[in-house]
Amino acid sequence: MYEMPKSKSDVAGDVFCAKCPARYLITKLSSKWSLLIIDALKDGPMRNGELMRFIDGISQKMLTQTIKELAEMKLVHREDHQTIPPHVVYSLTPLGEGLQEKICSLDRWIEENVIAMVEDNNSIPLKLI
Amino acid sequence: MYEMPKSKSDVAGDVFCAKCPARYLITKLSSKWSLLIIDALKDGPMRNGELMRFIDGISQKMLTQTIKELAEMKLVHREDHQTIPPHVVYSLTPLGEGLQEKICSLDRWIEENVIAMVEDNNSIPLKLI
DNA sequence: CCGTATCCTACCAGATACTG
DNA sequence: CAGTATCTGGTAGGATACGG
Repeated sequence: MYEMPKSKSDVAGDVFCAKCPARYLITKLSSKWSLLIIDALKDGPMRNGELMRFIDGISQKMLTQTIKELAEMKLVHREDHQTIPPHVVYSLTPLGEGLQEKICSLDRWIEENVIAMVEDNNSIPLKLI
Repeated sequence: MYEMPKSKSDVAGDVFCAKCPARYLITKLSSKWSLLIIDALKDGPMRNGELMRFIDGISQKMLTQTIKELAEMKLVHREDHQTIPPHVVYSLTPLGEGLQEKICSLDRWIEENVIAMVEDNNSIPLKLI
């Protein structure tokens, strides 16, 4: 799937090059849960339970796993207050804020153009009741 | 995974709602191949072979499959000249052009911020040679 | 409250071979 | 050239139960 870069030029950002880290990152980020979590954090820090309720359909497992990946990419900051019961807060890093603008722009566009994309399309399960 | 919308309000665009078609669309679009194909078509129509060469690492299977999905969403137009040998050209629809702007913006941001996201990170296979 | 661990399944997606 | 068809392993991701 992802291959180790073999020369210095592979380190430059080019999503079209299979060996570039940029391809690795776009692979990681191109999941619905990554996009939705970053979008959800746009208005400020949120806790685990808040995210679970806000992002309808996400499981605890996928939330934890995806947030961990986003933290490794330095897009999300995890703040553990070390209390009992636990109090953990997630927020976007400055880097994450930059990405958030792009992702929110994408998400809002999708929401605004849903009808155009699904109309007259039998393979998309849209049902106006 | 995706559930049929059960009331009219579910048809409005809200990616955070599991039953909204917008969620279905973001699920479909959040794949590396969808993002890369739409990005690749930004400078004009391309043929099957051109896309194969331009998008390093994509297989014929995934290209065909993903482009079919994008065509169903009315984002990509497939033009078959009905000749032998075959001559098929893919291009963005007007709707696809709108999405392309958002996706390219996202891709360029990723490329520009690769270094910041991967530095000091052992779990991301970056190797400066 | 915020996780982890385990099991289990469906589908993603690469490899390969074949077609008009 | 631009596909289709089939096989297969790998992994995403849900369900469930447990833990600090």
